[in-house]
Amino acid sequence: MLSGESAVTVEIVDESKPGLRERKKQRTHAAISDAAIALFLEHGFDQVSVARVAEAAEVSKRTLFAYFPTKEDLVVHRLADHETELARVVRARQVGTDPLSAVREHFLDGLRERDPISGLNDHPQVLRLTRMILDSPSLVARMETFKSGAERALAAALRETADTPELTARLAAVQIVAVQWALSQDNAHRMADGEPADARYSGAAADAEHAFALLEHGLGRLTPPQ
Amino acid sequence: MLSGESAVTVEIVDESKPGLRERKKQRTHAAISDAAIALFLEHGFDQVSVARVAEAAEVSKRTLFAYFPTKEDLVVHRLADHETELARVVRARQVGTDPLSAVREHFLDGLRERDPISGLNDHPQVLRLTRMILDSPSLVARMETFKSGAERALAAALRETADTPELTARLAAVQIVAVQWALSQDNAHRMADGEPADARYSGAAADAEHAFALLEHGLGRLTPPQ
DNA sequence: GAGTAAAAGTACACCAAGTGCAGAAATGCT
DNA sequence: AGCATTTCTGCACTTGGTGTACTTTTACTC
Repeated sequence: MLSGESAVTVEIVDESKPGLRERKKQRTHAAISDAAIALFLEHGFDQVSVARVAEAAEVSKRTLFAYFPTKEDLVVHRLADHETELARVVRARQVGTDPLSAVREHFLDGLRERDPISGLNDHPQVLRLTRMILDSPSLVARMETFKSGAERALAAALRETADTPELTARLAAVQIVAVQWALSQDNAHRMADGEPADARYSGAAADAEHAFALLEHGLGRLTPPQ
Repeated sequence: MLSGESAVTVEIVDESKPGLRERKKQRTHAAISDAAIALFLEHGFDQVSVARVAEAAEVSKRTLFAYFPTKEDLVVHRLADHETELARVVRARQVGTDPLSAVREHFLDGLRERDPISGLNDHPQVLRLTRMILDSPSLVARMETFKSGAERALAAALRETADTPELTARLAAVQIVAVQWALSQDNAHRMADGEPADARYSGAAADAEHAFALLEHGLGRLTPPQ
């Protein structure tokens, strides 16, 4: 209501500055997450208790759970953006481009850039993270749930931007997500087995082309009667 | 080595009779499972503790966990057969039949028979079970893990019976499982919304045909440039 | 049929993931 | 500086699940 003192308080009062409270929250969030990842990478997800993470982050267990709803979220929150990645790619595609091509090009871009999400990244950090996740059944299960979310988001994007019928959108979405996931997993598995990303690149790209061709043209003629 | 006394012991010694110990184990297994399902159906999976299940089954908590490794298994063990169902269908297909057709016919059979696994079953028991599972995040997550198992089994079957290359088998498997699952879920969802199975049947069959046609011929021409 | 080894079941103490709650501490606003 | 609100904490508690030592039951042998 009053604005007469704005000149005096201009340094302190600002509409878009985070504020101490907000900044502190972000720092705490990061501190907990970092401590968690470091400990999990070193000893394994299932070998480290949340109590130990809280201790390392110099925070009470109760506070930890105020920031992360479950232990798994300490890891998975870092991938949260990727849940809607495909949906965003489909929505942001150029006019005249069909959704499948947009997704294919995006994935091939990911391979080229060695995006960890494509599986084609052999940095020790990434490798260790992958192994850590794969070694923990509860984290693997959490990734599956993650996949479901990606399917739902992609289905919505297909429905809304390509006015695909409800069921068709869902069917296309689950197929696309499943295939992309399988490709990533295959790459990640090879990295874990010691194959260098650069050596694998051309094969990975060829496999991706093959997989997306399968999606586009169907399984029909690839499994003929014996 | 000796067979001279076989006539005397024929009533007692028999190679394929279960024996008291085995029968008792089976009864205990069933008692625990039945008590669990009954309680879960009545109060919800997350609202019933395993201690209460053990009590109802007149068994110690420790014994319960000797029979079922996790709480979720109390429910999911009943579906265990379905994990390898698609793989079995593919392996058992007639010569001259391609895997995709075999799976399609099998699913359509399931719809015709109102097999609960197809989602097209509106028996109150089935409906309540479905709702119970869908209401519990941990059970839903468990079902996803279940799906992964089905994918792996199907991929192996494709590799072995249609000598499909490793990657292609995996890609085909994840697509098939994903599509079938989506169809079942759609049906189950409609049943939960009160649609009668018989009224839904023709639509479900048409949707299934559509979905398998999509699998066979690809997503290519269904999402054309705008 | 008694004796005995193995299997199954139990009681109990324990650990880890979360949650509820009441109070202490930090923050923002005036 | 004073006060309301948010955040953090300690603590007790619930629940899923495990290790262990002990008792009971089953099966087998003499």
